[in-house]
Amino acid sequence: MEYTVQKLAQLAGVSSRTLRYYDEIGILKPARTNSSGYRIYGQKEVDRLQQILFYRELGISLDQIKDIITAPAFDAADALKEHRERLLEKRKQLDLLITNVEKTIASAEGRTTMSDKEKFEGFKKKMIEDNEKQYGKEIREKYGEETVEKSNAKLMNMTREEHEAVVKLAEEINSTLDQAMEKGDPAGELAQKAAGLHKQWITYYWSEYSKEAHAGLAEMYVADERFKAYYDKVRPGAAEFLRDAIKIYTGQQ
Amino acid sequence: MEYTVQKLAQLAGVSSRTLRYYDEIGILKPARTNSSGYRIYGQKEVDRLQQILFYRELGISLDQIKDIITAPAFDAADALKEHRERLLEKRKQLDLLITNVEKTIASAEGRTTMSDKEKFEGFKKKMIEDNEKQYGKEIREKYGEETVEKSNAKLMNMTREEHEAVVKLAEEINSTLDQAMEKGDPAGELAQKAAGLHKQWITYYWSEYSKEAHAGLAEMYVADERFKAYYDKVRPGAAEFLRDAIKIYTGQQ
DNA sequence: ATACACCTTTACGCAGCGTGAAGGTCAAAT
DNA sequence: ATTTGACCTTCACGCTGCGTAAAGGTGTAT
Repeated sequence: MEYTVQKLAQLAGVSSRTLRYYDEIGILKPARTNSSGYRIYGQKEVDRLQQILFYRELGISLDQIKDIITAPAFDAADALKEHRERLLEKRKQLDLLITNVEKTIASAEGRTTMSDKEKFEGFKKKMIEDNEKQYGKEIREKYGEETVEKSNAKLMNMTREEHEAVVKLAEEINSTLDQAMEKGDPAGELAQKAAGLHKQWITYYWSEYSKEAHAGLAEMYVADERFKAYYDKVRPGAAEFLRDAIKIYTGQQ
Repeated sequence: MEYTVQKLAQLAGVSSRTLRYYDEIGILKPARTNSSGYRIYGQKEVDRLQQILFYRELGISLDQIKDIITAPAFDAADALKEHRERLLEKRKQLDLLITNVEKTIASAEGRTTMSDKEKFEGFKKKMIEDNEKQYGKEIREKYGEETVEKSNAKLMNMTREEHEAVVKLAEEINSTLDQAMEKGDPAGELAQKAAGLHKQWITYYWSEYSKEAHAGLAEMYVADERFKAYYDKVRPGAAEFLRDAIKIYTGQQ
């Protein structure tokens, strides 16, 4: 069976340009040319083309393919192994790329839709650091290594949606707390609602909730300047009020 | 701070040719040129280059980068997401490539070190097909769809080492069977050993073993021409002998 | 004879620079 | 004042694996 360029091209599913190129670079020469210069391919060339296309499928360069199909089988196997190594490295790099692109997307989204996301990122880190510095030892001793690590991990892994929920919750706590102080009773309905919201809030950070830990945190709110200042912005004495409400809520008086 | 091409190139860790190219394609033009045509870059250009290099790290084309660094931030995020999709597709293709290269290596090695590997491949497929044709319905009815599918899947996924073990085991079964028939007693020690080996052999194909299924298979060995012929090659009447031994072994008389 | 499909060679284009070539400029050393 | 050597400039080709014309010759059916 003899084929002209286009016939062979159709048979093999490549373009005639490709066959001419393969002729040009010497990887697949026609069996002969007819009187008017037409390229004529025979069975041997068909087989060779099949081989070439097979290796091309594997992503091997035409130059390499030339070596492979002219070399004995064990050389071909070696070449393939080397090629595999290159592919594996490529995949490793690709994975790294994907990770980085994803990171970039995450940070870009943060920057565009809410520019305080970055602040939040920094804030989260700072919060953990501060937390570590001030209560690290104390907390770790009290609740164990694991709890602390989990809490930190959870904070860092919070999604944007979660963060938004947390921010909203914090606002709700403050306004409820404000209203509750109007009434003046830490055991009152509003104060207990505030304590309940606060419980919800800390479960965003803690992997496990316990009344003891909750009450302990409330104590810290009063004992620590930083936290006290935060709640006292709501209204002077808010930190103490919240502590009392939580103590009642948790029954840890 | 002002830089000439080479200074900036060193600072950024690229070649001066690269900077000239970036000027040429308009992605990074120098702040000005001095009286003799030297390119002079300023702080703004340094920053821009940093951005360009950052996105280049992510494998984005210079053309795309141009769009990204001139477009507002949300466009950048979209571009990045699209880029991520492309990368993920690339990885999928790469995985496919790697799989195929590995298959090719395996078969190339097979061809050079053991040419019956190919036969085995064909054999496995044929075995499943035959099995399906002859006992498909029957077996599926008896043991349920799942068992059959699992068996086929297991057979196709067998490694070469496993295959070798199976072949050895089959040989051992045959020779033990031969010796057992010498003695003549299906309940004898050697016959029971053969039955035990046969159990081992089928566990290579079956995901779960049951005495009932084992005894059922033994019945088939006698009932079916093909299997009967296989065992009768050991010695005439071997299929029946094995069936009896297995029936005793499984207590399913 | 004409149309139309097919063939040929030549050559630019693509991405992102590397690598010369040919020639001008700057600062320091002679 | 001149020479050296390190810079700078603008072309322009090369790399991969073809796609895509352009310009012109063939084969064959009508």
